[in-house]
Amino acid sequence: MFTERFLRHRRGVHLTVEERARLEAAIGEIKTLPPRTNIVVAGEELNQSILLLEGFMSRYIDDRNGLRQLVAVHVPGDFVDLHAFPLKILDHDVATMTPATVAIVPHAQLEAITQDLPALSRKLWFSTLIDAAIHRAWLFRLGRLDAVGRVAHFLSETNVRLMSAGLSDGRRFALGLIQSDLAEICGLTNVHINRVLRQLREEKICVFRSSLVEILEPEQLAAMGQFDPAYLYIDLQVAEPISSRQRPIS
Amino acid sequence: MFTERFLRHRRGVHLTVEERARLEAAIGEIKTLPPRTNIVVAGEELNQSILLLEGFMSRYIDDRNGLRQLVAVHVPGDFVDLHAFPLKILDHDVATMTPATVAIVPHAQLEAITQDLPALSRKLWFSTLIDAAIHRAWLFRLGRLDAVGRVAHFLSETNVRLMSAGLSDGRRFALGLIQSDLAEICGLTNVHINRVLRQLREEKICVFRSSLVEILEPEQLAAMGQFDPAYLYIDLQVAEPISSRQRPIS
DNA sequence: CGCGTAAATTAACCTGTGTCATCACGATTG
DNA sequence: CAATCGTGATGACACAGGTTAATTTACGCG
Repeated sequence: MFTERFLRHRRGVHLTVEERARLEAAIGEIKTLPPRTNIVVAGEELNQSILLLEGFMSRYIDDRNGLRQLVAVHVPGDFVDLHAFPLKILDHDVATMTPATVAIVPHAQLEAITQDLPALSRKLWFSTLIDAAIHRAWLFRLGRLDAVGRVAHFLSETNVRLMSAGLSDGRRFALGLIQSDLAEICGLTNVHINRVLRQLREEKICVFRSSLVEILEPEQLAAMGQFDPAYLYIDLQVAEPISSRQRPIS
Repeated sequence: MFTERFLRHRRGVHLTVEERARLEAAIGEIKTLPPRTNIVVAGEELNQSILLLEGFMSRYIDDRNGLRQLVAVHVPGDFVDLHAFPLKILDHDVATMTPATVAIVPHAQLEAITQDLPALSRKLWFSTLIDAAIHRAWLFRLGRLDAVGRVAHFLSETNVRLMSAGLSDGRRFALGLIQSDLAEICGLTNVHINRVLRQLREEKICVFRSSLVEILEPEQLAAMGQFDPAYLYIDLQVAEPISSRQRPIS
């Protein structure tokens, strides 16, 4: 069941047994990739997309001096570059952040799905639109939050996404990122990320130790980042560690 | 021909005569809206989407203090909230910035299209993914550019988009925005936007006069904003005012 | 045709984050 | 076991952009 986590807990788009089987059948190959490996290069034509099974991946844009801005971080269950199916050519690079296992889905298979199963197609479409919603939350973060807020927002978001993937209990999760990854995510320097992490540690709100993130005060952290998970379109039927924040915007 | 500008010049997704007719037929109502009018509220269920015919619209997220971050600016030809069709509930608000004319498309019509015309569906999907690509360019802008760069990038982007819509000659275009709109777009304060605009004016690179933008040095402006229009997926067959920058990433 | 309000402009001052530099620690490798 | 490298930690200083507040300009309207 490679597609087990795909669209899991996503409001209103549960896959039928049939649809899931069809998607499983569309998978061509399972691959394990080393960390920090570039998979997709901007501007190159693609004929396959990647479903992330294990590990973390990123999408990013480098500036002319080599400074990098991450535009997405992907967790297990994400259809990382599904948008390459309609777009064919991407505007950014894709890479693994940690060791990763991926399922490769040829576009020809997706093509067939769009012909036969409009309902499943719509769910695939939906999945790319969640990525867009996350982009917007990141825009808010970069445009309107200060350094602490940005880090708090990112960690809160990642916590909820990993809960949905069954990889966080709401307070602790493994995240193979280093401080300069956080810097590239939050539009800050690694020096300043270090200062922010120390502050969060000293205030006993959150401890980031590269391989392990421990959120001591989830609600406080969410408040610092003005984090409202509605944009993730997740409904966790069981366990709602951030309680009231779990619901759609009313 | 209300859909005349929709997906115009967009690489590889030209609408067939049939598809365009179908889309025209899907339009329910044409409306003219006053400026600064809120159209969609985050969290409310939608059963229609809006194709922008004239004027400018925005999508935005407010922070807890009322500070606003724009996450998109829409120009004529954009299917502003088409992503509401799969999503049903949006994570942000939508409003007019200027007086605007819009075509309303009921989701029931789109529903029918997804059943009958997979090819057209894919083009609709494509159109929402361009919005996502623009989100990513904005993330880069907010995360990695300084104030001047951000303004330069936004104006360069808007120039190209309006050229594609036939509303800019590559150097001059009407844009009904005020300085604080620019501030909300660029994640800056209106005071600082004012300083940046003065600088661009004094350096004779670009003059922003709220209703009219005049770009004296398009290439220089693009360079300041590290602007590469590849992410817009536009092919202008005629007139390429920014010359070399017009092409897809090689 | 003067009034009222929104927008633009500018100055003075302050602060959050960047820059630069150094050091510590642990893991890997020759 | 010394050397190297990636990562993290920390201090001193600089500056881009924020904040506050006052003034000017533009423009619709009674």
